[in-house]
Amino acid sequence: MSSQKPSIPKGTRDFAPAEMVRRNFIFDVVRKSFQVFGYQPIETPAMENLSTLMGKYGDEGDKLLFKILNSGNYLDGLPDKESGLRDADSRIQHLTKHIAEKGLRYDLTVPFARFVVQHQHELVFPFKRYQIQPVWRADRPQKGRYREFFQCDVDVIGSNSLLNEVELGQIIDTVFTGLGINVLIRLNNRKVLAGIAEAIGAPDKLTDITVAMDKLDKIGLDKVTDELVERGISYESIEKLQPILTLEGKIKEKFETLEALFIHSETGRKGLEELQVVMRHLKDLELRNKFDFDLTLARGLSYYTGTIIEVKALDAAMGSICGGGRYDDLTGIFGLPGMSGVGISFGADRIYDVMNELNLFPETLQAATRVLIVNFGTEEEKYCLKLLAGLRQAGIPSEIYPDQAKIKKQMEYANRKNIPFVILAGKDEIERGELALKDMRSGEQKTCTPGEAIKLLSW
RNA sequence: GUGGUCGUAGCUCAGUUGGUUAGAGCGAUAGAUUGUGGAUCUAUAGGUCGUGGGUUCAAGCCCCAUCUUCCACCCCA
Repeated sequence: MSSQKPSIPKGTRDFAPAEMVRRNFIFDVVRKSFQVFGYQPIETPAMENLSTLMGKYGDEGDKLLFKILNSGNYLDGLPDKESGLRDADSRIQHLTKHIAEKGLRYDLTVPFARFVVQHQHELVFPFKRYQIQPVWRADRPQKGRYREFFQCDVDVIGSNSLLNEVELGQIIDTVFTGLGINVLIRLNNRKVLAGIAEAIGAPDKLTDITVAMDKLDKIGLDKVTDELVERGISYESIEKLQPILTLEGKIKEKFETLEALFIHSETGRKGLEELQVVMRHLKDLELRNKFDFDLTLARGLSYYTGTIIEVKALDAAMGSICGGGRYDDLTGIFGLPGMSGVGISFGADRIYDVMNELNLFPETLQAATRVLIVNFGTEEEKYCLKLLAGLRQAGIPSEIYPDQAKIKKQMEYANRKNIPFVILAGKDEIERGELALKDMRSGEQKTCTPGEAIKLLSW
């Protein structure tokens, strides 16, 4: 029989037990933080109707969607005219909607918007939800970038209050403090960016300007200028933009400069005011992590309209590990206008990579089983199974070696699984109603009763 | 989607200008030790050299394609 070489799709990964323990540590910290701030869990399907996803993430996003081929004979439904074009590359896009009607979710925000609209009559607003699930993107994998990865989203929808933004800042601080990662929380506001575009006389070029500005710390002022030219921004506008890009100094000074710039931009002033409110509160709350106003922070997703947030680890070279913002009308496209929301997403896989690199996982995460009962044979089984049941009832993670293997082999098993204790109950011990409890770290062994063993093994 | 890069035993890696039967360490298995793991010693097993073509008397090594890994761009968690 010929066997095939096992493999998994590009950009996906298996998680071994040692990794899962660590991943679960992250999810636990995140989940507990979300819950303590009063958010409720939801889940949505891995796949959505393609019509729900298409057009929500820009042209780039559409390309990165994983599409699911219709089941059955998916070529059946094709209009006659097109049936001859099955292989024609130029028509693939056109064909797609006939042969694929579903796609894997690209993020958790758009499915959430769909969820809110669909369940609007059952929900209590403002609705605070969290959602921890995988998402898929047909991107080229590289460092910190996978085709399947987990996002941990918290959003509150149906409230305009800036207190929600403040709360998200607190959640970020709580989560990363809990994980032991030092981070910088960067804040900006889309209205400020719109104000800048207005003030330099290029209000219609907002997206182009923000995409270019976003790269400032990465490629430098000169190349950003080049890119602005390429994107069709006039020299006059670029000249006006230069001093804003290089704006440094204290937050207060940045605000003052921008205020002056925004004399004729109501949008810009509104954005500044929002930022100010949020930042003042965050300052008063004395977070453990630093936050800063960064007007080069743009973020690609087109649906943001107010506050934008991005979090980076301070001690590791990794893209953003958390990001989000406010979107005034995400549900409008699904038929529920005027519903403002704000939310953030933690990238669990990147957080894992950062914590791994910085050795931030607690040592104590490893051992799962606390005690192994050695299997001596059929005669001892009855006694051992009862013993095992007793241990488990007392909440002590325990197992019996299932096969009647050599003691040496069973001890090795315990050793390799990092099980700290082993119980040996052979003929002699059973006769006396006792057992031998061995500490695998020190090598010490003592004889005691089952009751005593449970006491010793309890934390 | 564009450009580059990596792939040899379970793992980490050697492998000369193309030249006999592809090696090491670790790990695995068995034994030294029939109720005791980690240390030591001995022995054993384990390879379509990512895959498919091509060049050559001869390919792990050269060429082409493809898959995968990692990296940069685009974009992003």
